[in-house]
Amino acid sequence: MDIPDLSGLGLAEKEQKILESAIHVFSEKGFSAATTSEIAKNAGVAEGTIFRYFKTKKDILRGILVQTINIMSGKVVIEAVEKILNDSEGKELRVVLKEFIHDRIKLVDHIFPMARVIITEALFHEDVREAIYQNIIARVMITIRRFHKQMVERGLIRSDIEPELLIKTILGNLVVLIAQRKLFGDKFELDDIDKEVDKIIDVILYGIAGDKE
Amino acid sequence: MDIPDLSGLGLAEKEQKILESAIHVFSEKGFSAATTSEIAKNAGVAEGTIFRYFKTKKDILRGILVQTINIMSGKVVIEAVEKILNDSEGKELRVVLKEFIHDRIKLVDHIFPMARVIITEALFHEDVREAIYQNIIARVMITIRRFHKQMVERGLIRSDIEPELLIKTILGNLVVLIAQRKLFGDKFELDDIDKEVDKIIDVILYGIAGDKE
DNA sequence: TAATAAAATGAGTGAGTACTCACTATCATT
DNA sequence: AATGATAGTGAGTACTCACTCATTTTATTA
Repeated sequence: MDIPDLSGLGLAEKEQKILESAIHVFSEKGFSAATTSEIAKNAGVAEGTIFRYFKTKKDILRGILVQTINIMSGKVVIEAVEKILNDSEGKELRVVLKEFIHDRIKLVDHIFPMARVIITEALFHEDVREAIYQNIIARVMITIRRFHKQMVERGLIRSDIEPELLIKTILGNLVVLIAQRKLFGDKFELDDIDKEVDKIIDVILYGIAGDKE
Repeated sequence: MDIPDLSGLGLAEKEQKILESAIHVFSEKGFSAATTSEIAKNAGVAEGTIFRYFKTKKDILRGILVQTINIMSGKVVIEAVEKILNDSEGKELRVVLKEFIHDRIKLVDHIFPMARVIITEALFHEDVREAIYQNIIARVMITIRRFHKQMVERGLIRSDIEPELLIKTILGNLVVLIAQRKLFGDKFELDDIDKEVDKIIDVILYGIAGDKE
């Protein structure tokens, strides 16, 4: 289980250790079933030290959320998306999508432990959803809209498709692909992730309809 | 919050009450945060009565999972899917998809409390994923394959798209639509669910590519 | 080096939990 | 009505967990 690198965020050494350990333990057992004593042991600190940095157990979760949101919205999501989309000037849509999807898969491989905890909490708590919306969705949408406009102008995307629909389509296909890999990876011998992505992009671009429809 | 009907399954009255209550409480708070005392209070029985029917708290969850997966796979998933897809003989693909998606949205509205618990458990426990795969995914795939063959023969679906890719595409779009409605329903004034579905079907059928791609 | 401050510790605490069990109420059978 | 069986109860028990705090360790400064 791969823990994201939290260094360089201006945290005290122990605080960082605690957060990393918490991600690990939360992601193994879920928030409620995780114990502060296990988090402490795993982090190599005394249990009391945890409460020097975090007022409550819930606060540790909040810390993780903030970290994740920072990483995802700041460094990873926005920058990566922008990088790929800004590089898209001359490229075919197919190529841009391919780079984008591969990059996202790699990201999820990296932050899956965190993501699993956050998804669980988001399913049950409105305030977590709100944080996700404000910090990730709303911000990414800005970039997507620029990309959408560019692509429509170049005639690479149908003009009657709105940015919201565009991102939902891509996201939907991405979610299923990742869920399959992460949750049912053993069930389908997805021969080759590369081929798989190519097929999905083909459907995103041209749809499933045959010549009689 | 709508609780599925567990009657007619040959359960003792109290047992049924306990399961219904457990679904309610688990689905509000998640498994670990739910307490047996609350489940008992909510079911209108003494706490001890719970442990007459279920050896442990975990056993209650297992009871729910079994019930849910049985209900979902038997009555709700397989039958509903078969009904719609078997009725597809003369119909346009667009119409079949529309019926299918609307039906699934209605289903999720109905079983969301349970689904949320199951998703959480599936994220953390391999055996739950296995049960889902064996009882739902593998069984639905059989029906989907028949549908796929029929549609390809009629020329309504591109012949180079495999059944797995077909279901993944439809499912992906469905997941995002439902997640948006259920989790971020307040954020987007999804003007009209009907229009929304039409747009999604359009993308599933014809893709997003413009005339220059 | 001594004095002071800050960081870290981990045994201890009390609230709360899953689960037990001695007992009671209900019901069927003779 | 008496007997036995079954279902239901809820106070009690053993235990776990988040959180505290008196004490010790480490870092800082004079």
